[in-house]
Amino acid sequence: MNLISTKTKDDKLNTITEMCKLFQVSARTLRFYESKELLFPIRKGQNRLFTKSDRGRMKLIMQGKRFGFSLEEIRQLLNLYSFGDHRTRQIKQTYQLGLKRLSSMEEQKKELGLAIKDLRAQLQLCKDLLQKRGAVPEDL
Amino acid sequence: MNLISTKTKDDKLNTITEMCKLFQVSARTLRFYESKELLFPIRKGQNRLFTKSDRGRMKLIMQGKRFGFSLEEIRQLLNLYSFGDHRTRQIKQTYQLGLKRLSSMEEQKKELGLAIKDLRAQLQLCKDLLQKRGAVPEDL
DNA sequence: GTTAATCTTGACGTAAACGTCAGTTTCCTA
DNA sequence: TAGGAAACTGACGTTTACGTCAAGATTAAC
Repeated sequence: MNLISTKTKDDKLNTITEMCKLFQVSARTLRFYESKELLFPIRKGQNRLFTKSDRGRMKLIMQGKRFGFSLEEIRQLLNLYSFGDHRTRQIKQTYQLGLKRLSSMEEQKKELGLAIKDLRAQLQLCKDLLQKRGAVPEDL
Repeated sequence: MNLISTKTKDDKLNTITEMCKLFQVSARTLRFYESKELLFPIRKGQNRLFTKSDRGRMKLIMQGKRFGFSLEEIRQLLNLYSFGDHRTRQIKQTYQLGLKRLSSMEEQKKELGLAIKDLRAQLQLCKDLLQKRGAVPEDL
């Protein structure tokens, strides 16, 4: 991966259908996210063109959704990843929000670990029962 | 904690308002969960009484929600925690579902770890910027 | 014996996150 | 130049997960 190919990749502008394939979402979803100010595609005529920034944001959006955050919660955090152009006071707020989100995610990770442990134990009980009932190994 | 107190605690039946306080949810939510077959309170007259099983289920429900699962996804998994009374075939299915859910949760935990790492880095950048702009330590 | 608290069952309302459809534009190509 | 293909803008529909009354039943207390 050289500088040129990296640069072209960064400069790449995606049409809406390209974005759909890239992130496995519908065009409606992308337009919806734009209307909610999570994405800011530029316009060529009336058509949307998605930039590197939009791709980065989409990655974070999908991630946030996976972890159970609402689009509004995600939107607020997105500012954290493009804070250069904001006023200091706004950045401070975003920073504070980021700290809270961080500890929330760390807590969630801990709980997730415990839940995984519980689930494993429960699956073992279930497995034992199935074996007592004479299940064949292929079932497990 | 002796046997007697443990037994009384297990046998304890909760009214709906007690359950509300216990899990910080509304009565509507509990009735809704019952209608969706996530809870099975017994009846005294027309009133609901929630058993130990319901309390256990509620804990799992809250957990599942926290991790971004839908109520329907949660409902299917709940069978895993009270499989004694089902037919073997049903248990096998639930077991398989549990395995999938387990790997999904493990994947989520891994992603969460990465996302936390990213967020930390981003917060550090943000902090640096704020310091360059002359923020006082109390802000951070 | 009435009032107040707690519970019940409908039934309709709502916010979030899109899906779906209808009609229009714009650009490319055969 | 006629016709796709891909995009657009409304606008209404849908699912999930409850909230919010309204009206009646039951029980406890005064």
